[in-house]
Amino acid sequence: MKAIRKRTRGTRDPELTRQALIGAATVRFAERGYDGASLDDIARAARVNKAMISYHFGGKLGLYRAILEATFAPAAERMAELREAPGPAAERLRDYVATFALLAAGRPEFPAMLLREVLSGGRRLDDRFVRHITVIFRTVQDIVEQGVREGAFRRVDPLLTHLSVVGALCFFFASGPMRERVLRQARIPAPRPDAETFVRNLQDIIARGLSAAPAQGS
Amino acid sequence: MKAIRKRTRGTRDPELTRQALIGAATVRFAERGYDGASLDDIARAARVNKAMISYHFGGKLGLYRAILEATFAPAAERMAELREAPGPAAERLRDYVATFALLAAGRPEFPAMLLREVLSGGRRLDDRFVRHITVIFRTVQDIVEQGVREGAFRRVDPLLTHLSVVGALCFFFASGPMRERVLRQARIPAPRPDAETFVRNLQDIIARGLSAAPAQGS
DNA sequence: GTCTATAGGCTGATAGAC
DNA sequence: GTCTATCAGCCTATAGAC
Repeated sequence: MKAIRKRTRGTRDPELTRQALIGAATVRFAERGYDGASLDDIARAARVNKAMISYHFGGKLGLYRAILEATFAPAAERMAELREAPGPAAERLRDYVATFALLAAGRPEFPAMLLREVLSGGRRLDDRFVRHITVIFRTVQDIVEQGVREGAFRRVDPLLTHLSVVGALCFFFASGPMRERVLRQARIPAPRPDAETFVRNLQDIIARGLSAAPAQGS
Repeated sequence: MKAIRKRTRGTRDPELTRQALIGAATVRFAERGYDGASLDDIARAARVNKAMISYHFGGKLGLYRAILEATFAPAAERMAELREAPGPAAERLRDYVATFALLAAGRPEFPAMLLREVLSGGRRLDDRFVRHITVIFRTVQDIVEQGVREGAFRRVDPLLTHLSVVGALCFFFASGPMRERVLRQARIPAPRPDAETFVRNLQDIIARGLSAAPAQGS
């Protein structure tokens, strides 16, 4: 609980300024990338003076790191809960996919920023960021290892499996605008896929793809 | 066959200049993105005068489009061949994954540029580029449709399946440096995954994930 | 904490000599 | 075709008034 006191001269709650900047910056960085986003633009969108960026975040890189933190910390936290969850591996994996999708649907910047960081090779990497990524990495790994251990899954490599799952999810959730454009320009009248259908599709493929039960005949 | 004639004053084969620029630009654009790559830097790396970019490509955007073309045209061509190939759907799908991986291994810029374009929402899209993408899209779609039609696959959505496959492939091939960094920084002593193992893993997951043969018991 | 004004660097583009 | 020289514009950062 923060005390509310009267603010008089050129002063308002600095937390609002920070939040406005984080919000505007998240959208711009996710859409345009680190180099493509300009501080002028971000400040204008946040309706905040440009100089506030240096004051509150110490510069562009500081702002960028702050939005990485704001984007990945909650996601990692959610994933960590999933890591503790009980249940058979197959079901936990379905939950993982659904949770990732839920996070991505609520925050389109999450998969976009993840892909951007991957592409940049982690050039702007931060210790905290690596920890968050590690948590996400580890969650799938844990679940897959459990499945293998209990005999429900084939003896697949957890890391490789993880990469496929996360790659598929990021790609889907980051490619909305591009899909729309390509489908329209190529005059493909396919129905636009929605997130829930995609999730179910991926869950099914992964569940069957990992299942230890051998396929029958044919 | 081009005639070789003597070149005298400030003149060498302009095709060499173009190629040097394309080569250097491909690497920079893939690594840093459109905004992150600078023409100064590209010209220096290509050992070519900066003004040559405007002369040969009409500016930064022209150069970018040229490298998109140089990157995606050969890939699309290779995929188109795959589309004509005979054989059972399951095998053709394995071939598709293997071919994509081969292209990506030979040209790391291919998956990177694909992801970058996806992230940019196709803002710099070009008619030719859309055609190439469409070919890649359609190839998986065709194969999956064949499998469904012949009863070898479950009734999965070809587009959604395609997105998962390509997403997984791009993510793996673009994330090498990031993986190395994260694994090292997090002190995870996991063996570094190699492309062939990943491909086999993905092929198996997809094959079983799409198979119409129901899993037994358990 | 906020804002204005400005510095200084780098970017992409091009005119014009060779 | 190539190169040098130069441009205007935008970028990030900051000093200093309030």
